[in-house]
Amino acid sequence: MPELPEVESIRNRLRSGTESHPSLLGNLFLGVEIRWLRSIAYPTAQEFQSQVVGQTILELNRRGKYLIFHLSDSYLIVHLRMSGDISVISKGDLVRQHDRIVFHLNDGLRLVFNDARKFGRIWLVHDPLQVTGKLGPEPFSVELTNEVFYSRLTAVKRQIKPLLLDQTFLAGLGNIYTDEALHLAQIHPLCLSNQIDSLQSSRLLACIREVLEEGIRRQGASIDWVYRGGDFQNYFRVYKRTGQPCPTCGTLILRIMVGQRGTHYCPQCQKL
DNA sequence: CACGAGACCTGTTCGC
DNA sequence: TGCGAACAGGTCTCGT
Repeated sequence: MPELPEVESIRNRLRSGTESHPSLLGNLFLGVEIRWLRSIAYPTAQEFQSQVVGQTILELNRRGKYLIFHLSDSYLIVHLRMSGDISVISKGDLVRQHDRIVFHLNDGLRLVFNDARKFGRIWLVHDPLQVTGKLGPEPFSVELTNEVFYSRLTAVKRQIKPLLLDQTFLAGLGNIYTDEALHLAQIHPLCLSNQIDSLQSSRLLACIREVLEEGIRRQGASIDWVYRGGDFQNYFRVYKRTGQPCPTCGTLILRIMVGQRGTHYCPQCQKL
């Protein structure tokens, strides 16, 4: 499910609180129910359970698509993969079918990791780099200048779409925002990275930032039964719009497979 | 090195 | 209506 904007929206919600629950900052873990063993990536379920209990949530951060809970003695790191979601429920609420991990907090609150497809993973580590160490730059990092981005693009010879999906190249883009950014930048998804000139490269970086910002502003995209809350799905230019007119030129949007991912683009605006 | 296929999983939608 | 195939926001590993 979630790409950078959805994870950022979840982080903001948990950190600031909503009308139905307070901020999680300062809250304490009283217990953990592990309903699906493999959701815990590290350490063992037993160690995870005993180590997390008694710790306080000091801060909530995001790195790429990872949600990072800074606890009093370690870091709880969550990756939602395809169908994961994490939310707070209160006393009367029942545990649902796909709730995999249930954290019991103060005041009868529970923090629930729900994941229909069971791809999501949770780590408890002392050094977050153990999990996020191989990630590429954050898209909004000031260190990521046009020059740096261009040199990273041209350092390899890869199809641009799979390259943008590669989290060691750039952290946070997924299938939706990649298709949207390439359309905005007018670059064909199969274009080779070393054939992009420095002008196109700068435009691409600006477009990536623009679609991510719009996604965050709209609190992410809600599709199917998975993530809820955002409305960016109503503003897609190409994603899941096969056969519908391109918002720029009216040409019908095509769908092809690129690196085994459904890929949507405008054959008029995005020429190879 | 770059790419494709398969695995990990369950649920929904599509096509006949 | 029914049923199997295709497809889904992600990432890892293996073979070529």
